[in-house]
Order: sequence, then C-alpha cells, then structure tokens
Amino acid sequence: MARTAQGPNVTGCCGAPGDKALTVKQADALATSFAALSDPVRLRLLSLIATSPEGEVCACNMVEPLGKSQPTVSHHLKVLREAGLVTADRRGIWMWYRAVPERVAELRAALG
Amino acid sequence: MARTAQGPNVTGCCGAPGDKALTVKQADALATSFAALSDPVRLRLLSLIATSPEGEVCACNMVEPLGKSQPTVSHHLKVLREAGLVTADRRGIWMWYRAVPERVAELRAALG
DNA sequence: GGGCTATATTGACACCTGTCGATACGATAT
DNA sequence: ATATCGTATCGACAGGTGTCAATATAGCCC
Repeated sequence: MARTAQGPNVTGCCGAPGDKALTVKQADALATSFAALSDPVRLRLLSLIATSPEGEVCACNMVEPLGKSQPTVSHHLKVLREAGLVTADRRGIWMWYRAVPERVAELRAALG
Repeated sequence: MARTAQGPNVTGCCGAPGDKALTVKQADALATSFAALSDPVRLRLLSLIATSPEGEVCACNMVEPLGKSQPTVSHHLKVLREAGLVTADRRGIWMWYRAVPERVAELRAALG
C-alpha cells in the first residue's frame, strides 16, 4: 500500500520486505517448538537431561533439583515430549528421559 | 531421595543428573528470550526484517503482509525490541527496523 | 490377591498473553 | 496553527499457561 505512489507524500517510505520470509505454516510450527523452550523449568529439565553423564535421567531424579511439585514436573516433561525434544521410556517403575539432539539442531538451524 | 538405599526396592533408579545444567538465572533469561520467538507473528516479523534486501524494513510495510491490525504489529515489534532481537530508529515519520544477528546467534549458541 | 512406589491425569485457580478499537503522540507539510 | 499521516499506548476481552492438591494409573514385590 505504501509502496505505490498515492496521496501527497510519496517522498519516503519504500523499504520493501523480501519474499524469503517464513510462511504462516512454518512460523506456526516453529513458534510451537520455541514455546516449549519458553519456560525456565522446561529449559532446566532439558539441560538436566542433555548434560547427564549417562545420557538419560530418571524422572524421580528431576523433581527435587527443580523445586517444583511432581505433577508440575510431569506436566513440563509432557510438553517437552510433545515438542519432540525428549523421549521417554518406561523401565519397570521408572521413566527414563533422553534428549533428542536432532530436534534441538532443527531449532538451532532455524536461527541460522 | 531415590538415590540412597532405603525401603525394600533399591534395585533400580539411580541415573543421577550431572551438575552442568543451567542455573535458575540462566534459565530465566533464556526462557524470556525464547518466549519472544514463541509467537508466529513475531517469527514472521523477524524473518521479514532479517531477510529484507536492504537489511531494514519500514513498519508501514509490515502491517499488511501480516494480516494483523496495526496495534497488534506494533505490540509484537515492541516485544522483539525488548528482547534485543531487533532495533528501531525513527527516520522522519517512519520507523525502520533492523535485525540484531548477534542476539540471534546467542540463542542459537544456547541450543548447541 | 493386597500393599507399595513412581508417574500421569484431573480440576481448580491465578496469572499472563494476543488481539483489537479507540485514542494519544510525533513529525511533516501546508 | 492546523491538518494529516505513521506509530505507539491504553483499556478491555477471550483464551492460554503454570501451579498445586487430590486422585487415578501402572508396575513391582510379597
């Protein structure tokens, strides 16, 4: 609209955006992924898992260091799972969580 | 708690998290930054600006391609500004926005 | 089976967030 | 000064989100 000449002041504004920008679909998907990283508890959970020596952490070992209730931690782990950032598998009574580096790499790539 | 022997089943859970995880402060700061990227409108704004041929885009050229009202776009641009992801400078009547690649690189580094 | 433990789900609440219309602010031009 | 245009702020509303206590589910052991 401001790109075509109309009205008296055609003097200034013209910096047209390129056409390489994200599509609505791409933006929606990316936003959902970044939303999973937009909470400090989830970031600490993910870093706890990703930096663990064994590469996996039992859920029972994440409640106490986070200082949040068990339902809250479970909720955040579910969000991370649904975002594809971690995977979980049951082993007996316990749930073991692993990071998914490829998924993290995707988000990193979106920023580069 | 589950790491020390107590009760009958000491068989299993022991995957202790390492100590390299994010601190609460680091997680808070990162979460705020990622929150700025957790909205599709903001992602499209940022990509619109970052991929623009001139490296800057006038605010008046961002309202229409986003399909949102002018106050809404202004609000999102403010969030991006406060997150340090874009800078704005007035030039006459118009506001020109530029991306801040260093800030984006910081977030990318946090994922790597 | 019954009891126990770890995890997930539910329900409820306060708080935050995206959106828009209306309005105020800033700058230019007449 | 006044009109006009671009942008920012305000007020209000709907919907989303983090949190916890209570409860349910799933798996082990006796």
